[in-house]
Amino acid sequence: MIDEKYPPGKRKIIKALRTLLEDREFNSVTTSDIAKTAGVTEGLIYKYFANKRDLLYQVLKEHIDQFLFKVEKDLEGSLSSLDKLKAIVHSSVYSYAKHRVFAKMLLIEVRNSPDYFSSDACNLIRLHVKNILGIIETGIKNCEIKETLNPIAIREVLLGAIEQGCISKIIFNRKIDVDKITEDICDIVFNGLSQN
Amino acid sequence: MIDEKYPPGKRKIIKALRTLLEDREFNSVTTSDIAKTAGVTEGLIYKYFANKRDLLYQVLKEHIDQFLFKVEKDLEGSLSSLDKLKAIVHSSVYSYAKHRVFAKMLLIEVRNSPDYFSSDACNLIRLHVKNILGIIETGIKNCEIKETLNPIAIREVLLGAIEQGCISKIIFNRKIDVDKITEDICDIVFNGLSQN
DNA sequence: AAAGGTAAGTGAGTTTTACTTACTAAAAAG
DNA sequence: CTTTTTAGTAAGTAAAACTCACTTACCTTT
Repeated sequence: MIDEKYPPGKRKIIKALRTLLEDREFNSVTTSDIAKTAGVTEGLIYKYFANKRDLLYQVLKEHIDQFLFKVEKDLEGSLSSLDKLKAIVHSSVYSYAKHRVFAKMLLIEVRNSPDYFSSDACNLIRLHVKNILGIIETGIKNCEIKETLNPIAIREVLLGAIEQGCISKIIFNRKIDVDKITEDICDIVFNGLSQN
Repeated sequence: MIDEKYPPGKRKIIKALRTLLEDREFNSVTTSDIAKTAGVTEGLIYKYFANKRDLLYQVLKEHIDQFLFKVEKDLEGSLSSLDKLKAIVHSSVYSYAKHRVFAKMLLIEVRNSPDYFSSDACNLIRLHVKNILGIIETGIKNCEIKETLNPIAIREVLLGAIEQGCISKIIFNRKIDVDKITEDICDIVFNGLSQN
């Protein structure tokens, strides 16, 4: 998955950025910081990456690769579509909780640059998101999910809930209770909040 | 609301940024661009604003002021808590649809700078969000909303759904069907997606 | 083993951009 | 009429992203 055939300098640069992002936000990390941390010169960064953001996206892509691999595994046991959706919610929240750097990148840093949306990282996410839509559509065919609902809207509610449930904890470095957030989201979205 | 007693230079600067953000993202707008568009010198920006982001937050604050004023009005007719929540969803989506610059700032630009969270703009949002929680809690007391659910989680699902429902349309400049998105979100979140 | 080619890496620039500061002109205040 | 405050300018600085001409080292082929 992670291409170990990268030259050592390139590996060092990727690792350096990942390390730096652990306690600092992307915009405050300078190329000079990255080079120093990696033990290479600034020029080398531009040998391997088109620019600073391109480097970010490649770091992100590696994480997403691993994330999607794990999601796939987590889905194996699930039979019903609702179980699958719940497993995705759990995996996502878990991943945000465990890999805060990855979470910050995906939920915060990435959006405000149009070129993200043509990056490999974004294309991987698109695949994942298409997959979720497939599960929802299967759920509708199975009569697990109301056929009156718009599948895309369902997906957006779920993904939005996951993001919103994690983002403030990510930003303010607070604990994320994965199981509780998962239960809360699924309780609400699966059964609704209305009493009657 | 908008303090017309601002000196003309300051007004011009605020207006210039708002104009520039209509087709460009904040990070790609330079202080030199802002100054040129406003017809003042760069130095003047720093007379009135601590830095470039501070300017952004003040522009944002003006929009939020107006937004919250409108939300308040939209809530007047609603009797039940669920109606109120639906009105908030509608107002929010409407506002994102109509004021795309505001939407971009709030959904995209703002997060990735820690100092936003101590800005006036953010404090206004906090008030609004606290208000939503109040409505949910009233709904639980009224037995409109299930008392087994976590009110904060409900709010997060709703807000997340709104964001997610709008953000891709904002980014890719696609049409936002306010009524449809509102219906979709409320259908799902109020009654759940599960068939049984 | 010598030559040539290529990949990895360097380091000294350049340019751009956010921000500073010392100044001026004019209006308000005393 | 003088002083002070306010609105605004112009030139400059520092830091950051990015460039480019160059070196070193290794691999391949004759």
